[in-house]
Amino acid sequence: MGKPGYTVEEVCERLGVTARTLHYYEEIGLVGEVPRTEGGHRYFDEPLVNRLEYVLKLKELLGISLQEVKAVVELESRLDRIRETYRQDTVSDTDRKRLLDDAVPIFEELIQKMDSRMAKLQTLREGFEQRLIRTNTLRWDAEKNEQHETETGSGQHGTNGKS
Amino acid sequence: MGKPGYTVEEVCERLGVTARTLHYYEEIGLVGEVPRTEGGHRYFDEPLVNRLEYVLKLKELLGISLQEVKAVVELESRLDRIRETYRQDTVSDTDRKRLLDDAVPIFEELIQKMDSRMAKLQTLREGFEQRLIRTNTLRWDAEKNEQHETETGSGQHGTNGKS
DNA sequence: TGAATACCTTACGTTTACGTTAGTTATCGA
DNA sequence: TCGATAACTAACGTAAACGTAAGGTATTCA
Repeated sequence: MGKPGYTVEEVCERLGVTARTLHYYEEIGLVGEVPRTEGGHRYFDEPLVNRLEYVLKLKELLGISLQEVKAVVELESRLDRIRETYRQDTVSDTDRKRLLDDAVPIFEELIQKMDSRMAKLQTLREGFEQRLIRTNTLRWDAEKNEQHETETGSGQHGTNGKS
Repeated sequence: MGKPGYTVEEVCERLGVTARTLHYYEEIGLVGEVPRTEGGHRYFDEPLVNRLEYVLKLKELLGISLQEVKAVVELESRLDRIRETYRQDTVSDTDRKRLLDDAVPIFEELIQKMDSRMAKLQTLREGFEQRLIRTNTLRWDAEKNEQHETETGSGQHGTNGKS
């Protein structure tokens, strides 16, 4: 029987999604036609699984809708096709050039968006780190205080009493 | 009349959201009680606007739900209150310590998540950059070819003809 | 002061990205 | 070969995060 590819279950396992998600992505045309067995069951080869993985990554990391993801992957597919058929003639020169011209600003915008995102994430991260440090400091103080309490019997913070 | 704060419209303008969003965030308890004029209109002071801005940032950058955002900002608020009242007695030592103990792993997890996110974003970005470079290369080639075409009258790529 | 605006609450509507049946057919392992 | 799984399609359901419309008050500004 050879190795027809991965089964739905295997792909779900590997990507951490449900079958419904795979069906849905196919439904909205995110991955093109998924090959079937003669019985009608889907099977996925490595490139297809990679494509699905890529889609999930784009969605999660860029925080964009599946329609936007679709636009990106379709653009990339078209560019790949252009590269593959560069010295042949499946598209006219003007179409080719128009597509290339259109693609550049899209990628530039994406890259800018990612840069800005990373920068903001960085500052946010630093804020959290500061807070983590401060929280730990407080914790150590509380710990010390607690030990002191145990030693002396009923110590409190500084000079204050408690309810 | 003094300066009661920003109006709804001003905040929406500044944060790039609609009034419905502000209402919704208040509705789900993300920002606490929003102060009102005696007529019942909301007004927002600077800290409140900052809080809203922070909420939006968390949501967008971390890609988490508003409920998760709520958990984070509430945790931070509690920690702030602890810092403020550290030498007073609004909470018991054990409560204080429990909160601090609970907070640390949460922040650690958040920071880890952000680090992993930034790393993945970085590799993704590099991929896009490569593609951008390749696309530009193709474009220059096409340009050169086009110029050549104009010069010679009807040149094609390499030795191929066209439909 | 009065007419534009702006804002309020209430409540139902909408979109995205799947979840969840139900009834049916394939595929696989003993 | 046959029974346990696994997959299929079709269709309705759902949670989150708002959108939108209606009917009524506040505020502002000429």
